Amino acid sequence: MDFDQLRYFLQVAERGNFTRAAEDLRISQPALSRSIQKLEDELGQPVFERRTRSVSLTEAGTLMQARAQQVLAILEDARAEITDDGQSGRVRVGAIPTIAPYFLPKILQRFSAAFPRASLLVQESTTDLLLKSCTQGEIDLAIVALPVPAKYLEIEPLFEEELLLVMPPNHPLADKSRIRLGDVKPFPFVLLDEAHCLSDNIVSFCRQQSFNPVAVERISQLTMVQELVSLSHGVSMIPAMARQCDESDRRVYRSLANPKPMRTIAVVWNPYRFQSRLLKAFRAHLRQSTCSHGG
Amino acid sequence: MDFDQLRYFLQVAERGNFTRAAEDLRISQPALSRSIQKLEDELGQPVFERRTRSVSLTEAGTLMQARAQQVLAILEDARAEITDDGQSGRVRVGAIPTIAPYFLPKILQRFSAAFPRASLLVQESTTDLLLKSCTQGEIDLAIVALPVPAKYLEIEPLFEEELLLVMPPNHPLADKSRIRLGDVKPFPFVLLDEAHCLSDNIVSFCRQQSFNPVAVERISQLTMVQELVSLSHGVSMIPAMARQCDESDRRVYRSLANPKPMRTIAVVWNPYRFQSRLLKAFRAHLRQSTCSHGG
DNA sequence: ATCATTGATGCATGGCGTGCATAGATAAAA
DNA sequence: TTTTATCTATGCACGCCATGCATCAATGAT
Repeated sequence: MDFDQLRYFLQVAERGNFTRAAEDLRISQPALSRSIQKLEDELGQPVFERRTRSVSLTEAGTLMQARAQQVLAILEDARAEITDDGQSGRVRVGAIPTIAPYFLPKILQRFSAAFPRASLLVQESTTDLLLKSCTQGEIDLAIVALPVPAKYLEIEPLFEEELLLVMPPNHPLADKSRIRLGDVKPFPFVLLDEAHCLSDNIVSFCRQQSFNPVAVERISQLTMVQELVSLSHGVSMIPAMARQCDESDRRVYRSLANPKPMRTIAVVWNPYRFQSRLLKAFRAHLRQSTCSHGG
Repeated sequence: MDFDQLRYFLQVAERGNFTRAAEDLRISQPALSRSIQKLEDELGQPVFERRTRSVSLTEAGTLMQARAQQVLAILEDARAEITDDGQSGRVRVGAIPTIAPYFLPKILQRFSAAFPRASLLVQESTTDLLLKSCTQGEIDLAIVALPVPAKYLEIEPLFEEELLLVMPPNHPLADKSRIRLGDVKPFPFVLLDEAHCLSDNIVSFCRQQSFNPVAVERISQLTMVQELVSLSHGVSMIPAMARQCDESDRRVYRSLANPKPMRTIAVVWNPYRFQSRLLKAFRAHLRQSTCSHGG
């Protein structure tokens, strides 16, 4: 039996489709079919039920899937552990879109300077997909905002960050010295997609104050939210790190008081996977680089 | 990477010698050399230190050894679990020489009748080697006499068995109605090798009675001990199960009293390995078949 | 009824694992 | 020191088999 067979098998299992899986694996579909056939020969029974439009795992296949994942994880960890010199290696970082562009660049640059032989890979995605990637060992750690439903994952909070009210400069609230959430009630909100956890943070904060924000628009990028605010489509709440990167004078930021809306940034990783020295160094770097944010 | 590579690697690691390992694996030595080379290429560093007369694991090799064992165990278990139908399959039984010929035949025959599609494999060896085989997954269970130093192994006592004093028919003690250990003191002992745990059982029993048996001869087979006793080389202690198989009139068996020497037969297995339904059935069969011995 | 999708199969090919013979290196023996 | 023995590595040839291409068969969608 070959490890490629197991990789192939897992890909088909995940995709439920030979053709797509073959594309992912960059082999031809016939090659994949034959590889699975051979696996099934060796196991003495089929691992897939071939339906006309898709394939699904048989009972044996389900069993095999779990084992194959274990096996490949062990082997990948073994490779990593053997080649672990504390300097070179790969760190695959995941981050959500409302953190990545504002927080990661400086971190990556400084880490890269400290560990020039390390290769850094970044994946930007939503929290749920990042957690899945982390669980499956496709990334080494993820930087997300709490709370996260992270079963079997290790979570370490990094710092707390304020969410600032953003509005056009001519907005009625812009000149108010002390704004409370109640003051915002009359104004419509521009919010991110439901896919973004920042929306959840904002909405759940408002709900705690018995206030249901009226979202007039749902956008997929934070920069676009900022632009729409400038165009007076509504107000919004923006993480402090995003404000620091905003050099426009077409919008103004104000703190809310009593209570301040906050979000907690945390790093998440899979403790069942081997943690290379480089990886630990990266986490240490994260802690060190973020203590300045206070938290 | 191929699973054969891992198997090859483990064999070389265990043997410390390419040539011998190749013989064990039934491939040529050059093929083995090349397979290991390829593994080392894939890992980016050597797994063996080639010394002139033998090879030993490098640090990376030691790491890899543990992982390879895990991987192969998982895969073997997966195969077993997938093909586990409760009727067919393989049961590899180990037993020590002072148990195997007297106890196993009936067990095997009855189990084989109840599970005709099962294949039974027997390995007769000393306790320490059986435990090692059990740990390494080379056998599924072992039948031994307590006590056993069985770290990470499950132990289930089956029954207790008396050790009987055996002597020639014309021996002075043969006519004594009630023999105590002190009465045996003047007579020399015929004992098994140190390798056999039965010797340990006997010696430790005697020591508890502050009696050091004088072993005039150390033999490797229980039948030979019986024969030498017949030839008046000395007396000995023989498990009850061996007495039942002894149809000769050239020796007589007597119980010792206060206390009776006993040994406890137990079955040992590796709980970290997959326990097929057939395997569980075999253990149940063992329990059921031995409750008659009283225990 | 026609077209699209999907997995399986015939065929040719290239890579690679294997065995044989042997070299190279080193330790043991003479 | 020379000879012999032991052990791993390498050159070479062979054959298996995994792969890709073209295509088929089956089935669902339009």
